[in-house]
Amino acid sequence: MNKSRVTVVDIARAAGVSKSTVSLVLQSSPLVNETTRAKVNATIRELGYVYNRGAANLRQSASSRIIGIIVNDLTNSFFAELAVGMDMVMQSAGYVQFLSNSAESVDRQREVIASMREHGIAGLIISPARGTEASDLKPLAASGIPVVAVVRNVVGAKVSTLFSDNYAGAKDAVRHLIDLGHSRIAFLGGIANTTVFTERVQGWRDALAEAGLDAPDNCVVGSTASRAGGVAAIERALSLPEPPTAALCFNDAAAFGVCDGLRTAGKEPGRDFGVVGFDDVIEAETAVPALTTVSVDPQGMGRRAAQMLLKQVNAGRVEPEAIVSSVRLVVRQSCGAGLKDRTRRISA
Amino acid sequence: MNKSRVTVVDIARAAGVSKSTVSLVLQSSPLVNETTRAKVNATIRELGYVYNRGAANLRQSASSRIIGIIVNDLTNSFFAELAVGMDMVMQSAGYVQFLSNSAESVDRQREVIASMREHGIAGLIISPARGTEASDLKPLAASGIPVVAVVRNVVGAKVSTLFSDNYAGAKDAVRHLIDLGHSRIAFLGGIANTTVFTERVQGWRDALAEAGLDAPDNCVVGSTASRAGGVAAIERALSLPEPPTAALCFNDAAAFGVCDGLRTAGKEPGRDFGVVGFDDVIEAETAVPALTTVSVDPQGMGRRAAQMLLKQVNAGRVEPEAIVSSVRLVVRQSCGAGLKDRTRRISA
DNA sequence: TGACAAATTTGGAACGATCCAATTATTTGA
DNA sequence: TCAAATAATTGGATCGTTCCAAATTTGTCA
Repeated sequence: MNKSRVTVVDIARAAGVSKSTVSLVLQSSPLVNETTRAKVNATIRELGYVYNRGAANLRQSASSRIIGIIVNDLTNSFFAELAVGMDMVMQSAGYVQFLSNSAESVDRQREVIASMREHGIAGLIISPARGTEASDLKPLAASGIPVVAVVRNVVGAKVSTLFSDNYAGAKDAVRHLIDLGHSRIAFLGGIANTTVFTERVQGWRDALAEAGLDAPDNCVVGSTASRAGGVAAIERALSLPEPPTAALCFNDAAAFGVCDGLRTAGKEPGRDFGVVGFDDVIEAETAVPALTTVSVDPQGMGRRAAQMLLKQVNAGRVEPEAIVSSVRLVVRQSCGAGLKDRTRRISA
Repeated sequence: MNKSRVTVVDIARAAGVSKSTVSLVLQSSPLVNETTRAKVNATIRELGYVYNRGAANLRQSASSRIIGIIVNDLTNSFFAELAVGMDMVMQSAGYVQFLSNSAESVDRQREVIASMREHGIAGLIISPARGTEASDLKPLAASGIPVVAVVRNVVGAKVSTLFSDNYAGAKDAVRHLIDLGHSRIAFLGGIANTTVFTERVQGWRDALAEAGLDAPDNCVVGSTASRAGGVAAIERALSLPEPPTAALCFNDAAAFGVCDGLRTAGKEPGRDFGVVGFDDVIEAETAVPALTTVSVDPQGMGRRAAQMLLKQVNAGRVEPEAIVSSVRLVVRQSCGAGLKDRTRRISA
């Protein structure tokens, strides 16, 4: 119906006050008389006025109440949960987010960053695509826009970071498998040459070393960090001359794949082979067998990242801080623990 | 460093032209001389100018190149995929999207819509939270902002829609189970009283009726549309006096839960019980057993919805159109088909 | 009642880009 | 060489809000 939008001036005219007064009402300033406020508010409702934030943000002082979120793979439930956590915080803080999926493409990521910048984001949270360079984030930092990198590292970038404690988590998980009596423990799935992978493998290696056990290189089987990758990895692992009896998997998706692969090979995960995942995605709890995994609480991490960014946006100054989010092992069934009632056949 | 942003005027001064010329260069107008264009572009790069879309959108003619996407549950991979499909199209069309998760809360959804409106979205794609009313979308339509509702219906809302053919998909799936020799087929999972649920149950019912089979009410076991819901539903179904031998599940998540529940009950999905899902999420293919499911291609649907919206945004006029996206049954292993040729060594 | 303080209200100039109408520079043709 | 046509450039008003300084109204107290 109305092609031309209703503005403060329209409200002012209709309510018989000046546009300045309307503006004051909009920001619920204590300066305006209650009677006037009521009258203006009534008119606003009556005319169906919609506040135009774009116009308001034009004045240079204002910061925009829009933040950007870029995630490398939204189809992965870990990152979806992460995004949902951020969304929650942003929403209750009265912010809206541009949320985009880079799909691991640095080019798309660059485009999205540029676009978000043109739209005036007040800050950015990014789970960087593989291959992201410091120069991709440089211009943001240079113009004083706070950036928080989550999950993955960007070498050389002077931005705030929030990572999970991959090393400690992996170490705990492997220690637990050792306590259960395993001595040949593999590391399955995940793409080598990523920081996260390296950190987790290092935890795996150190836990084995501290227990005086071997950590042969052929027991680290990389692949994609997905269900399909897990299937491929366990296949390779089972064909080794001395196959492992348990594995720490790169993430939960891979762990589910490992379980699938075990079943295809006639082995029951938990009973015949200990499987531990990483991340604790929602399905880990309800899967059969329930997945023992290192809980990273992606939603919580998302919330924390969002809070971190908002703090910086509000403070105005950008002082990069680095937070390592602690993780904890959640023991369920896939590792074989608590199987005392069932026949245990782990000791070969 | 630079606290004050670089504007067209700064560029103009530095390049020795007028701001109007700079503006023309920005829109790559053919009016400007090549030499001038090169000079201006150089200055733009040199000063690190960032285009301010907010300012440009102020002129009443312009439409904003921002669109809103609201999804009811981003942690569900179906909707995550849907969002990713939309993201792809929007990105290549040069749009950015506000992407928010309503988490099935109409209140949050209302807030988000209001906020997006204030930020000047050119259009909205929404997968509505349960309980969304036409009045929630009314103001958008009234101000000429095109809206596309996907997946779920909003009764009485005069907006464009894109749904999958739930009825035909369910019917095909049940027919397939009947062809495999099943006669007691349940419908498991999903929340009753939703359009999607009703349509799928109707397909189930009609397929049974056409085959002259019974469709008893106690064979429809509602629950949440999640993995946990599937577990609960199959438990209930198996405790019926005459338990079913196969089931069409509300969606893939529920189907996975049903598989889990079957295993806990000592039955192997596919071999001992036919399971068919709905949606065809990514994991359906790699799960063990691979899930037979009605393929909805969420990413494709997302892309289609985005194209639909963009068409309307560009056209300027809003003429609601309704599209029903066809689906197809993807036969894999969980239904028990093709078990004759393949010697299954699952039997322990 | 008048002087002064406090409470409200209000023009008008920003903010950064666009776009129209008008101006200036360059070609073209006879 | 000059008018007419074409190409290129430009000032200024405008979009919808905020914010300052100034103006107006209301209230208080001697």
